[in-house]
Amino acid sequence: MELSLAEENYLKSIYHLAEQAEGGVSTNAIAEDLNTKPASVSDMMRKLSDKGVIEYKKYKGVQISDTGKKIALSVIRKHRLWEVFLLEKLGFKWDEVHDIAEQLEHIKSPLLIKKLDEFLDYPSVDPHGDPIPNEDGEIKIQINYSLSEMETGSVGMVTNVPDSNPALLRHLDQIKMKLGSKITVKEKVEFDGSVLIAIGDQTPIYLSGAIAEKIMLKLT
Amino acid sequence: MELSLAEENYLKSIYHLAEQAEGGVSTNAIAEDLNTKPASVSDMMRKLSDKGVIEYKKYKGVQISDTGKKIALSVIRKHRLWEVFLLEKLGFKWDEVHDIAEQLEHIKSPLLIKKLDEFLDYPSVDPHGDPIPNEDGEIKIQINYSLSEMETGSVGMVTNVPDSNPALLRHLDQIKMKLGSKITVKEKVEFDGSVLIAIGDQTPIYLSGAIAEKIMLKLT
DNA sequence: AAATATTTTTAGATAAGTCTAAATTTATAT
DNA sequence: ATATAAATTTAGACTTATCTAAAAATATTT
Repeated sequence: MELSLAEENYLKSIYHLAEQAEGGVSTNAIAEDLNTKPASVSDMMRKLSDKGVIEYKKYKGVQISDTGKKIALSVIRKHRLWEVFLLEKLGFKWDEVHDIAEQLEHIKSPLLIKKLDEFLDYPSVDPHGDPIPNEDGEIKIQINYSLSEMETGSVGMVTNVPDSNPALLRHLDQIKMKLGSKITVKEKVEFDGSVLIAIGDQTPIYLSGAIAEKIMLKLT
Repeated sequence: MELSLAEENYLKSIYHLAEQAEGGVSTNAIAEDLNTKPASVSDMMRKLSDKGVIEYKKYKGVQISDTGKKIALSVIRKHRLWEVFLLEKLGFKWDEVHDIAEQLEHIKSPLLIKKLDEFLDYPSVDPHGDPIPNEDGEIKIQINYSLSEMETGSVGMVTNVPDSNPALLRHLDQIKMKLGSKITVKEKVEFDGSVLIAIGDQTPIYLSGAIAEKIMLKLT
């Protein structure tokens, strides 16, 4: 089934929103995520429902169907592969890749993605550490902890930064925090939730709670 | 100035058509090139004229303006850089790259093209041998001869195959003719315009006039 | 140079995707 | 449990890009 660019974006948004909040996804949430108006979302929901990629009951929010999930994951796969390409091959920075990948993900050519995957040597995660779905839409889930919930003295490896805010990503670049960086929690400040951490062997620095929350680690 | 995908395609078509036939480009020619109807072309001409990228007088055909030419060349630059990428980095065949590049050429990001150019080591021609315009829209013109107009005994190097017909490109692949191949004209058959040629040191083979016409060479 | 043919434009319609404003449904609070 | 607030949908309109059919302009032929 061939979906339009707009339809693909709606589907991707619904998939991501469904991941976080359980239950159906609300019209307003989709509108906010896509910078559009609730009225436009209602229209599109009818269309996507007719095509069978979502289950939609008026006023009741939407769920993504199995077909829909497969399509969303294929778009996400493309997005993440392109991100890897931009970062590793073209030398883009962490915070620059998202918007370009947002365009590239809609290029229609299964062969292109197959060859890109091969060229990149079959990566399993994107530059943010998010897992890349395989051709069949299967995705590996790993148990991650937010830096803000780790205990003093624990050690982990950065696996994911589930946020594309450029200011955040630039800051992480600045303090030389990358995917795979080893993080040791030195101190937790009770007052404001900020943490003192060492990145690899660097001098420990403080991170605010707001930032710590966005950094996902796997324990080592 | 930001043009839509459709507008960019019209401009590119007008640029290419203007290259061949001198004088203004006709509505019908554009319609045929873009697989659309003359009525649609008329509409679009008014729009592009309002934007100042073409000069258009009703019933008189169009000419591309300097601004328009610059935009067309930037799209052509992107198209040809992506073709090089697909062929050299991803291992696509000659005949497979055109349609994908047709999509990739519309990705909006000057930085992406800059970095892609660097990654490809600043190529000057695309896989068809067509020159790649530089950032300022300047394009190198080389004097080329069609294989069909070369004399018996002359030797040349393949620089260009100004046609994206997959069947043609597959055939050239088949007979191991590539860009840069050395061609010696052994015999010209008067009856049907076919030619006997040697590609490098291979055994000479016959090519029909229709094919010979499409192969551009520079003399060596 | 008239008549005919071709090319091009206009008029009116359609589909996708979006919007605002108004109506309707569901949720919340007194 | 009713009133108020919030969320959602509908109605109607707009833009972009396209189409068909008809009208107008230009070219060609006899």
